[in-house]
Amino acid sequence: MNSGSDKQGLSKQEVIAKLQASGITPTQQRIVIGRQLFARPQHLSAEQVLAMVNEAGEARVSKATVYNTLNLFARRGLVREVIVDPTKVFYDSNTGEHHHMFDVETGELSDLMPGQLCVSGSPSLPGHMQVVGIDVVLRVRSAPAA
Amino acid sequence: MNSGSDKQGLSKQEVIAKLQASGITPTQQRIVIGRQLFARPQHLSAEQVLAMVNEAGEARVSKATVYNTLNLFARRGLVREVIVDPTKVFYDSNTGEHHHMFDVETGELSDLMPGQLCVSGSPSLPGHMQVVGIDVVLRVRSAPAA
DNA sequence: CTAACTGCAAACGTTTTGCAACTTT
DNA sequence: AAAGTTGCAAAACGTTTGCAGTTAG
Repeated sequence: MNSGSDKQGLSKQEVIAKLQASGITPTQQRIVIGRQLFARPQHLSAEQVLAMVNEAGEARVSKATVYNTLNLFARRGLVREVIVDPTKVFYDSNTGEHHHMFDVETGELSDLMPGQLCVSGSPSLPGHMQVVGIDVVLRVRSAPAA
Repeated sequence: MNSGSDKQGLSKQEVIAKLQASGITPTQQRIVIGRQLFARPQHLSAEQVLAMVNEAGEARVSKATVYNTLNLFARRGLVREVIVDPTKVFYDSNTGEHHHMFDVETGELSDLMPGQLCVSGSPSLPGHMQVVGIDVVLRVRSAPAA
């Protein structure tokens, strides 16, 4: 039997462990947010996280806390910020290496599994700058061009 | 002698021709904006374009017109929108195929010439969706990690 | 002359911030 | 008890929009 996931996803204890492993104080709201986020690989905006968390009804979390928490999780590497839509940031709970496909028609973001597309080449970085990450986004349009 | 560029960049006539070639009515403000943009390959935010245009003093252009024009130019393929910074859109006057490097410390965006990095693989697109473009962004940090 | 474009200022939606009240350890 | 976190409402930010007046062809 597994350690205690009641639905599909991580148990409260598992989320607490995950947060502590990243040096994050596990507060009520961070646990609730983390549980929603880490339940499965997904791309969520802050607004969506706020809605999910409050619909789940496990605790009430304010908008400000959602933003603070998502920023904190991103800084600590628990989620990946995805910048593809000028109007909002997406938070990706899949921290493994992978690229994205963005539908400019619907605003939908989805994963592109490795093999679908890959980057090669080692850019000679001018000076002492380190690579933080490589983002590859395939922009697609679902409807025929206007 | 060339067709009439007084400084370095395109002449008024050349910009007008370029706009007409894209089916864009060449108005005073579009010409001024185009001249600044097309003077050389560069990455500018709307705010920067507004500043450049008004400092150049060739005509007064409002904020709304700068936004309208940049969107129009982007739709017509005269500039490329680059989404890397959650706080603002960059407009790239280099429409050739190339990728970018974004310094998360300074917010600076620069070109990565082909060969530095390249993408391969033909993703099997589910259904009837067409590829609009592929964005590759190398995120770097100029200072040592905190 | 008509259609298209511009400017202004107000509206928008997302994200951030200031600060008092409240958890966490 | 001290440190850190939360919620609220207000502010900030880039961007869009409505509409009257102007310009292009």
